Amino acid sequence: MKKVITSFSLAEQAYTMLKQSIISGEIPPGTELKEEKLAADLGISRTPLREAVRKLAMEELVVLQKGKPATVATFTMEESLEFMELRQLIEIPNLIKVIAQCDRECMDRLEGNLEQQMKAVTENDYHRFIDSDREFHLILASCNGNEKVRTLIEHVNTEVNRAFLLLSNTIGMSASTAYAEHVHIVEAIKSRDVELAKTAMRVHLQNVQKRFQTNYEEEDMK
Amino acid sequence: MKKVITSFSLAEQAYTMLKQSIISGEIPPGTELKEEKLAADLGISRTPLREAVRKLAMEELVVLQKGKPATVATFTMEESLEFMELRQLIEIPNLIKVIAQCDRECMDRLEGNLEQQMKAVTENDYHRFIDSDREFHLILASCNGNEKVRTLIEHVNTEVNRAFLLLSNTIGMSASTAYAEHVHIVEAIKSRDVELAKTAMRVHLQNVQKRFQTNYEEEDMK
DNA sequence: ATTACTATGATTGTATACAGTATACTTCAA
DNA sequence: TTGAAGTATACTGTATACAATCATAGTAAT
Repeated sequence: MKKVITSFSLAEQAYTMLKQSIISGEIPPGTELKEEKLAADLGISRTPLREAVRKLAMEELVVLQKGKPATVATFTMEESLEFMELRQLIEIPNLIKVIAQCDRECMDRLEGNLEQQMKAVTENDYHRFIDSDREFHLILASCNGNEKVRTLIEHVNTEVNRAFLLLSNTIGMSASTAYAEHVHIVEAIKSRDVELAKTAMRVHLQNVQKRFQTNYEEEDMK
Repeated sequence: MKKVITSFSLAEQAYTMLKQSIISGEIPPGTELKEEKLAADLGISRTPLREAVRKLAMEELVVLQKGKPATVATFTMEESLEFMELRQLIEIPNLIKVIAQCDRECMDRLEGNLEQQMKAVTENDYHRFIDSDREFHLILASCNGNEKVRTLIEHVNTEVNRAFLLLSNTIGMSASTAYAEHVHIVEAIKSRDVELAKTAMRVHLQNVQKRFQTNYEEEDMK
């Protein structure tokens, strides 16, 4: 029988909390993470806190500089686009494989997720839409038996979503369009039409990129 | 002017040394990494050593289990194949981009590397051939402007090469074949023939996989 | 002989103290 | 007023001490 995990180490807990705070934008990019203060805030010592920060650094959510406080990673337009390019490289072959081996359970999860998205759109809850969007791509990734591919998609999506969240003021209106694109993808999977699915995914990811670029430039104007 | 790095932290040095030892097979898979002993061996305290081990864990070169000593990651056939599948997904699109923007310098590096490979083959130095092979793919990756793609290829190659090194007893004879395949790829790049290059790379990576599987099974027999 | 339990040692997880270094501020001279 | 040098401060890097937990061996009971 599989053992139940009894407790999480302080380092793990700190990692989870910090990661959530960074992804959600609660701790904005560029913030200096001073170990002593952060540790005190979380009610732990520097040792496990440091471990958490180092782990986040490996995921490129924070940046380390020898002898200086770690900072929450900032974005450049270029970096975000690099992630989006990588995403296109990886998600399209993934989709092909998913169509080949997607079962009833996988379809149910996708359709359930689409409902969530729809709800978020009608309620104009952009943050919840981004969460659903993230889950949509994660479901697709998890249908691929290849664990390494799954991990990679998860990581890339985290970065892309973070970029979007930080632009959420201006970008809200694109949710319904994105939703429609997701519907197309699911329909193509359902009909097991590989070419259609590839096109739908490519179009979607390219549109995501366009929306990002447009909004990034608007943000710059302000 | 670019600053010179004055010194590396003990944690970084420990990380580099351990990683090298693991990749080279000097510390075999399954070995328990007891913090106190390892730290003593390296002449440092547990704190920086732990940091190094944690970092290796993020790269999946070691496995952590709560409350127990970390162990050097073992391989399963499945995992190695997953990495090889991912490698095919990522290296072929990379190659397409490289052909589009590969300059004189890039070609020189590739051809210089081929000479190294040739030398290793004629001298029957399999370990050096694996090093050259690794560098071959890294050169290709670094010709892609996309830093994220480069990092990914580097990581995947580390894992694949580690798998091969651990089989190096039986697999030595395939080096000359691999070299020939590399030559084909470089020739295709030189003539900027995208389709030919794609085919050459696909053939190469599939052959790598076949060689791995064959040798893995032989290893099992023993 | 086998199983359950307890005690002991070994090893990780966490806190804290200390050392080294970068930054900010102050002071003094041009 | 500006610039440079020196000093103070605040922070990270590292070592060590302590607490919690896991593994092992030995013992007693069945």
